[in-house]
Amino acid sequence: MDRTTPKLSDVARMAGVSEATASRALSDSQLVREKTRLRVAQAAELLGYVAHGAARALASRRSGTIGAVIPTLNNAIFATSVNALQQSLAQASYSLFLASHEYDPKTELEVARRLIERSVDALVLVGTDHDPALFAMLEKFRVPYVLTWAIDRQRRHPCIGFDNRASAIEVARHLLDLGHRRFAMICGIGAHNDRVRERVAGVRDALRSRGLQLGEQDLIEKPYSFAAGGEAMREFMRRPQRPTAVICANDVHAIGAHFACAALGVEIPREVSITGFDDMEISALLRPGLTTMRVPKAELGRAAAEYLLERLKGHEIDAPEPLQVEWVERGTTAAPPD
Amino acid sequence: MDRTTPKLSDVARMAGVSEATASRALSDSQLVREKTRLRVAQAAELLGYVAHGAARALASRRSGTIGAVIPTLNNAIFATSVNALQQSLAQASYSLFLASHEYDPKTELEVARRLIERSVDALVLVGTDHDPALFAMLEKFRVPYVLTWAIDRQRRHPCIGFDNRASAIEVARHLLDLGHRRFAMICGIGAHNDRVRERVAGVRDALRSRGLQLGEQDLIEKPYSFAAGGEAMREFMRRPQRPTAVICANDVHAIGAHFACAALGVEIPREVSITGFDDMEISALLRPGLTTMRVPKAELGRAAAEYLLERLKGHEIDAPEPLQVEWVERGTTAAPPD
DNA sequence: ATGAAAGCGCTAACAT
DNA sequence: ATGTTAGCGCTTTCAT
Repeated sequence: MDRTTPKLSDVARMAGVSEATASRALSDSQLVREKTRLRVAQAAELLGYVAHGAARALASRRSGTIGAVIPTLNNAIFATSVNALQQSLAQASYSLFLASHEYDPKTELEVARRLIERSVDALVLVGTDHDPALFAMLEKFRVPYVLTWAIDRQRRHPCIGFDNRASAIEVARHLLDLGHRRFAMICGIGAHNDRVRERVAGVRDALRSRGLQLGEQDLIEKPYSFAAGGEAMREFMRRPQRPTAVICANDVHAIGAHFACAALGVEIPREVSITGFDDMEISALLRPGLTTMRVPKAELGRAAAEYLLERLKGHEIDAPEPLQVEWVERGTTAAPPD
Repeated sequence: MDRTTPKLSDVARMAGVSEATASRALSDSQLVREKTRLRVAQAAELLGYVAHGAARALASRRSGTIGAVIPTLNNAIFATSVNALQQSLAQASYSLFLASHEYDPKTELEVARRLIERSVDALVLVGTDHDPALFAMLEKFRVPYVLTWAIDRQRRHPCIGFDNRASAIEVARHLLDLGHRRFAMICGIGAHNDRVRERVAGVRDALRSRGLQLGEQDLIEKPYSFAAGGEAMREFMRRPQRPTAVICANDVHAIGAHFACAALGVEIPREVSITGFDDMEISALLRPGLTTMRVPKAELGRAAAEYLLERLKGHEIDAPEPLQVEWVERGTTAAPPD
């Protein structure tokens, strides 16, 4: 933005008012007469005036900007969430700063710091697992924030999410009720990822309550990719004592497992049941369709925006209620063989 | 950011230097003695100082911020691209403003305007189809920009992309060479989407050069979803005179079509050949695997970042060369029946 | 309802 | 190599 660019003083001069009035007129302050508001608006229009956000932010101490730090966009579930978040924010004239950390906590701290430096009015994070230094910064700079995709049992942080553990318990129960006894699980990397750990814990809880447990070998952690899900599944199917139910902590792995079974000639659900988590569009198209726990991906983004927007209006809003997940039973689950 | 937050003057005082020196020390300017640089750094560290980006932007006329306006994140190809873009920018200490417009040109203009208002140092756009008012703004505010996912034949705009038309011609040629004569095509909504129109034009060109053409009925435009691709395919398969080759302008539609065939009991590629465009991870997993034109999604994001970063360094860089696409022949293509 | 004036926190000449 | 000084373009008291 250089010298040739019209600034507020130009607009003011053209409209024949002071800068202060022009400023008020443009921010729709009720303090200006409709007639002068119009004159200013016309002058701005005519000059092609665009406010200088940095100057405005410096003077007003608000940037009109919200940051989001997510693991990655290479997972459709986050992409969907972020898309909804951005759209909701845009409706309220807020812009979204997006940063991803690819599951590295140090990167996360660094990018979050940079967003704070950019004067974001608020920050969206994913999950509850974060460097204490990050929470300290948030506190120090008084940046409102919300954690998403999880709930905080200690209620120390505002969360827009759902109970990953309870949801996973529900998944396991469905399988247990079908009569399964030999379980295996495929999940993402648990380190620095509370969602994964909670889902695994939920499955363990459910099994334990029926006198079962997940052996050391029965849990495979993999990065998120269809291929990785397939590899894990092949590993399980290679064993002399195959599991009859493979619980996947996310749909990406489940879909990979599904394809692997097709390639292996393993019949789903007759020989093995598979469950996913998240519910992606494609999960419904597979044959048999993937049984999964649907999570409200877009709703998460929308709700996070809504919560933050309310807070930024100064409303001391209640800690939001957990969102609901939904068990979607399709064709990959059935009673175990025999 | 409020009164309690440490500012540069606090750092300066603590380090026993002037604000100017503190400023220089923190921006690694070579003008300060190593010893004082260290003192300042320590003071900043101790105080938990974080620069005020808006103030810095106002004074320096650079925001350290780049904007991207994309159609949507609900299409994995853009998500992948944006992810790579963001990561490349972060490495250079730039932050990414992300906005999507869901294929609405008015929304695009509006969000772009807002990004310019946020003082982005540069802007990334998708495609060549944009409101002239948008290009005018870019010009007026001297915002460097780059168009992605396409090339500009008139060479009026810098582009990081590939030749959609030539790529589509190549797709059609492969099918023609296999002996296909009855074609149909599924694509996204062409209005305001040059990538779609170019791909369709490419197919038409290729057919025409062999004395064929795509009838009015043989082209179905649909929003992007697996389901929509399936619907279009069902429509084609319902016809008395079925096409022997269905060219999809993107993998999402192709995958939907693939699943529809499975549901319909239509055998691919014996009864019908299908081709995609983009190459998504799942395309390789389908049985038969989807034959498609691979586009360098992550590379697009990286290259866009690289180009803009160079320009922002003041280097007058050449208009970048088109990127290469790659024909990936898998199992959904074969000679037509009979 | 409008104007005058004082910054917001930082950088960048310009000095030295 | 460091300090002094003048803004960057806007908002916001405080007057009137």
